[in-house]
Amino acid sequence: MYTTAEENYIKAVYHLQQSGKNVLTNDLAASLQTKAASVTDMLKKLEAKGLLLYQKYYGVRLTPEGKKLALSVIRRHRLWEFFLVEHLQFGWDEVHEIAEQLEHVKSDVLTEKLDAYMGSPKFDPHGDPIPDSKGKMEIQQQVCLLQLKVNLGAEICAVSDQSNELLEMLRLKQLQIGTRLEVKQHFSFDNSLEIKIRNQQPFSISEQLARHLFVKLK
Amino acid sequence: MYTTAEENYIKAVYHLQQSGKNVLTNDLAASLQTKAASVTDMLKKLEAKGLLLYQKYYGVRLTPEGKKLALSVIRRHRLWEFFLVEHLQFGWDEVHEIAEQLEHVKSDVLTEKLDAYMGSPKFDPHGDPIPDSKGKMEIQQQVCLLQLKVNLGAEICAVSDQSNELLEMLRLKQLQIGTRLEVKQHFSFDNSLEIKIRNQQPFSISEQLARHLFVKLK
DNA sequence: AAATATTTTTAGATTTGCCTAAAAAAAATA
DNA sequence: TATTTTTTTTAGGCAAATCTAAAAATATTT
Repeated sequence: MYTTAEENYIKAVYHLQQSGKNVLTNDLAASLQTKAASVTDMLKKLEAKGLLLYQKYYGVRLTPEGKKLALSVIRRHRLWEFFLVEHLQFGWDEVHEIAEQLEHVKSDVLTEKLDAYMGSPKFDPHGDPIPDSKGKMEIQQQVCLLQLKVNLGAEICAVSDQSNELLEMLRLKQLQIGTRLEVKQHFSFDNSLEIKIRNQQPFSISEQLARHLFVKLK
Repeated sequence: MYTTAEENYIKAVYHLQQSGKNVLTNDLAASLQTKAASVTDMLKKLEAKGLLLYQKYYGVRLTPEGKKLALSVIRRHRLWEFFLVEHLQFGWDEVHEIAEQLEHVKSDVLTEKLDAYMGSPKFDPHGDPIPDSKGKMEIQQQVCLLQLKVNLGAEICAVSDQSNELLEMLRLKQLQIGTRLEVKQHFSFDNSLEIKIRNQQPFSISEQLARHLFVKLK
């Protein structure tokens, strides 16, 4: 059985190693809001437990066992997020911290019963895929808003950044998961977009914002 | 905010002080499966935090603030037990450990949304009352099976001991929460009872067993 | 290639919650 | 009441997970 701290480290490594490169001490420290020295300590422990491979000064990669653990933590996290939003009526932007706690409750039976109760959802409320009990997940056929072709109907299905700054902006512009929109124009000068939602006047959003919005075609 | 360990100590003190007497170090150690020395350490810390009054060698009592905390932990525990049994289809005898973990998830909003989702249940699957958000709970008009009058229809609504030994015995005798029964005879020699369930032949149960079974009249 | 800057690791503390063993206090017994 | 037993506390330590400050390794600049 793994501690909460260990699970959090493994999850962070998993997310950071998606880039393909080795995961570095400082990146983990930033991601876990802790100090590099603490990270070094923990990495040694996790290597000893066989969850990752650690090369001094050159970062870490998960072993198959580490990847399995990461996916099971992510599964629990996303199942709980689904529960909180779809059953308890939380907003999709309020559930992260609570799911961070719930994901560490240890009981495989619980995870599987919760999954069955909700009908084995494949995507969480942020549009991220939920791994199944073997770690497999469906690939979302979603497109970054920047890539969306002009005049094609689509719906926001994921937001790849949960910072308060971004969330506030989305609230103001009335953009949320599920909002239908189409791109009316694409300015190649600054990569900004003119988009139209509902019956409103088209308005402009920056490349930086569009980069974090993902849509699925309708 | 309180740690999991602190919450567990306060909960244990709450349960043990129902007897009316001061709660002693050794009783807490037994209840929390730890050593007396550890208990003494923690009691000092909890006294410093204003959750209980500690008299060296003479045990502790909760302050109003401690009682409030205890009731909120108990509320969370029993709400989750209700959820696990009524929604996730767990058996009422399988949920204790999982609820022990879930009760420490910190979010008042979560507790209240969960409560609302389930229709604000007043009793958990073991028949124990669920405190409301202010700590008030309904008194169950339940009677210990030992007190139940002969030939009166009743239904098991609570079991005051969750030891494996007792649970196994209940399984074998097909007694569970919700089982309807009546007492056919009461032997004052050893306080054993003849009881009848469904269409079966009446059978005998010991005083020790009956002491832990509570019924409500039908 | 040498000097400088950055990143990472080591060394040594700290906090929380627990432990054992010994000392002290209280309770029970003779 | 004196002695023995039980309970509780103190003292000193340990493991997990964190920290700061200093040292070592790597990367970047000149």
